[in-house]
Amino acid sequence: MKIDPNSSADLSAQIAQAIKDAIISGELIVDERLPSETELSDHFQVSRPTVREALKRLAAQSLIRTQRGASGGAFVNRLSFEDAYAQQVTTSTLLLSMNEVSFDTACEARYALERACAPLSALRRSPDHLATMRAEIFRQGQPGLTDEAFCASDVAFHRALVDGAGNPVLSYQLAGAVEAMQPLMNMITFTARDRERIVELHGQIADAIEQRNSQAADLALSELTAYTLELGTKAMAARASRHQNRSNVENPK
Amino acid sequence: MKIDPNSSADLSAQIAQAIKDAIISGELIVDERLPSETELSDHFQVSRPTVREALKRLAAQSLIRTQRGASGGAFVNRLSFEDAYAQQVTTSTLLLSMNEVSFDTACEARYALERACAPLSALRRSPDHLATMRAEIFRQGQPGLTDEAFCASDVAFHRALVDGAGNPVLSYQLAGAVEAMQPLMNMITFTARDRERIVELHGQIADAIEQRNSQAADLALSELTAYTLELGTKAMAARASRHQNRSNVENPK
DNA sequence: AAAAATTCATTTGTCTGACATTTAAAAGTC
DNA sequence: GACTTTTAAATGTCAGACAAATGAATTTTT
Repeated sequence: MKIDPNSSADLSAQIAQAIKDAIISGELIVDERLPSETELSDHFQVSRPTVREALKRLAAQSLIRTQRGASGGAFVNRLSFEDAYAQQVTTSTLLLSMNEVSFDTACEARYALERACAPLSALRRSPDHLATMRAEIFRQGQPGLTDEAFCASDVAFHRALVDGAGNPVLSYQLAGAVEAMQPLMNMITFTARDRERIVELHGQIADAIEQRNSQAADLALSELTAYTLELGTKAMAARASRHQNRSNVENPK
Repeated sequence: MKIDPNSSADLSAQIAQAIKDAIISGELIVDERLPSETELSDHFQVSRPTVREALKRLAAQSLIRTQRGASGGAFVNRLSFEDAYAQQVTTSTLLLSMNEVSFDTACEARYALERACAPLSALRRSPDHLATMRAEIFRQGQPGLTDEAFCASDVAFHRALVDGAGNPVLSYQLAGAVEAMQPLMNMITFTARDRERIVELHGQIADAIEQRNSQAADLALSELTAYTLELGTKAMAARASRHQNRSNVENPK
């Protein structure tokens, strides 16, 4: 583990990178204890605060965890699916919100990926997954549900569908795509008829998954894609015209 | 932006979370300058090193960037697709390497996602994407190519396929799945016949994409999936028996 | 007056040294 | 032997200082 004394980058960034490289290369293995902060500052010839900044960078990425007290220190963290999942959701959400990704683009990506899971889910779903899907469909049909709650249930339904594929890597990859869509979906106001149609399609998907009929699942998902796209387009248009009106009121000609 | 004085968590973690929340909620917008470190330490009633540790955590996630000098400071960063892409690859790679994800699982996830892109790519690919694919296929056919170089070219080929869908969100999501597989793929030793078969299938994919024939593309991809899976299984088995032999030598009975 | 050089204030980057807090192990006590 | 106390090691936090970079204001030069 060495740093380049001629680099212009921050020392803490260099040190963080050096340790990160050591972890990726396998030089440091899971649960191994890093040298203490004092030892690291000796090794890299920097002060302890600088080492600490480097360690905080790694902690922010869940690459290490720290423990106080005797026999404490920084330990290489096993990146769990949960941690990776959380990071993936945060990154995707920010990416979508900061880059003015269109509803269409995000929606297309989400459903394309989801349709990739459907055949596997039809093959391997457990009764548990099916039960979750049915429960969420039931919830979505309840009157008096807020739009936020409806969207949350929608996410839960689709998570169950994805998890049904029984592939944790796939579930993790999809987490970002599905959850990051939620803020965009929350912009939509669902009418009773919209919800009815969505619940109907969800029902078709659940039926298809239950019968292990991947073709039917794909068909229903493709209809759901089209319908969601339609709703989104309408919502975005309404939103745009509202903004238009407001700025007209603010700046009357 | 407030922190809970009764929380047991590190102050720097709390402060980082508070600022992160402010960014996600839109309270702090892109390119906005955060208060200076001194102002933040006044605001949160902590010392400057603590604030700095918090800022480094955010910098590690590309949420902020810092600039020295007068009119410098920490600025909310627009999370670019490149940044998100890089994070995604790192996370996926570590996840796969640290969690003993089986070759099968990773492979299945990767190809499932990739097949989701193929129809869109067939629809929208530009001549550029096609040219890249052809170029990589040509490279893969060259004799004397190392296994690493072959894998790298394989990744480049598949990236072109994915990018052909013209959906940046999809490209970003797939980046992790495809690139994180590379270390696993590098464990495989490709025979000349293996390569020949892969190049042939790549050719079929490129042909299908060129002719905007999504069905043919899907077929070729599904064959490639099966073939890769077969190679992987063989490689893993060989690896396991090597390990077996080695431990027998080390611990003869 | 315009351009170049200089100064200056501000901000992040880094260092030194210290103290607080937590924690597990060692030492002591019954 | 079981329990309590002490101790040492490690991270968490703080205060104050200086270095380095940088943009803006100021001065000097042309």
